Amino acid sequence: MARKKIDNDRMREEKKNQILAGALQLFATKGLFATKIKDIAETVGMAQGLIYHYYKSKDEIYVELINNALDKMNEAVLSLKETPLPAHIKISMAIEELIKTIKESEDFTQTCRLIAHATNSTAIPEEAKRLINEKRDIPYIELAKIIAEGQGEGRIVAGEPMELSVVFWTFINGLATYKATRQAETVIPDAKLLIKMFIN
Amino acid sequence: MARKKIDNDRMREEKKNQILAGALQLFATKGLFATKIKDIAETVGMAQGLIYHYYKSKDEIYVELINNALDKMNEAVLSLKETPLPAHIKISMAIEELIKTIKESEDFTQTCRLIAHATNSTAIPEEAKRLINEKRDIPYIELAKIIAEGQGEGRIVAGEPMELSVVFWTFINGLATYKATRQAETVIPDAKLLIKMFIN
DNA sequence: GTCTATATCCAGATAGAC
DNA sequence: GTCTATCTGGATATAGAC
Repeated sequence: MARKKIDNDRMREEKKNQILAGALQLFATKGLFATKIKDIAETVGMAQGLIYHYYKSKDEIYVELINNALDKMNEAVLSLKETPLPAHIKISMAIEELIKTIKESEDFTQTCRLIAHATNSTAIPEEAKRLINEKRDIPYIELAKIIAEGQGEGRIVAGEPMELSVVFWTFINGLATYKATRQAETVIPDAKLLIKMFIN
Repeated sequence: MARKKIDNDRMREEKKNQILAGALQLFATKGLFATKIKDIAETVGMAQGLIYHYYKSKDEIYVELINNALDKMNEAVLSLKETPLPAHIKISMAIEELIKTIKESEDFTQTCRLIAHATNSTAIPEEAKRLINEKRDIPYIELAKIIAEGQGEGRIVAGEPMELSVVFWTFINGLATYKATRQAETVIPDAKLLIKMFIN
């Protein structure tokens, strides 16, 4: 009896994850409004009405995805913060990692694209706006701290840490968008070009 | 009689421009699908049905705006190309100008935002897709030429010109998006931080 | 849990009076 | 040229059978 209930719960989670995966795909490429519940249902391979057995509304799916995406981004920065390495090494490692990930990971560019859609549009659910306002500055702030630390050690170029952090993240965002919206033949710049902008 | 016809044409153009201006505002902030014809009509201050006296459809308005926006971006680059200055000066001037414009011009950030929405979404009219594919690479290509020229003169840093061009434009796009989607308190980096990335 | 059918609403576009 | 009224289609969400 208890066994069965746990299995059911797991099945339900499984299904919900399938819905999320399909919805992420569509929201990332088409945006919230152009994506129809019918599209999501087709992608996942279930009847349109059945989606509502798992989620109350399209907005609810969207908000959950936005929340996951923001958390995913922030986890990366916060784990970088914890890594026991000199600040300037953290920065150059981060640049290399991010450029590599943009080049190779479909999933990462999709996540970036979802966030880009969301931050770029004022027509998103209030709850999504709240989450964005709450979470999107974390990478900027955390990186600025690392930059300041590296400057103290004389290994990172001079300049307002926050301005440098903005340069860093706007470039990464721009590059992820650039990559996400072109089929192939994309020129991804070498990490070294960026690194020398930050490291002395 | 002829006089009157010309006046009418001018009035019509005037009205169409009002519609375009209102629509740009809305498309840039909300995107194509979240913007309703009713919203545009309200913004411009006319009845919903009257829009169709000037444009056949919402898509037609959108496509015209996308076309204008792309042309505006490209004109800037092409005029930079014509300017009789050494390549490395062109680059540093362009960086200063663009950062200044992002900081100050509401209109420019709106244009960037419209293009960002359009390039980021696959759910746009076919004609808009065509225009984007046709026109969006021009800045990348033209700047790469200038960079190559400056490298020949030994005044611009080493590296694949196209990679450097991608660094340049993805950063500018990223910064414009960053600025457009925050109300105030935005930290806009100093142009010098960027310039030294390109100039020897 | 899954489907089909449907209530309801909303938005794009048109028609027609003034 | 401008408005109000309306046609029409499509999309969200619900109801109800299996």
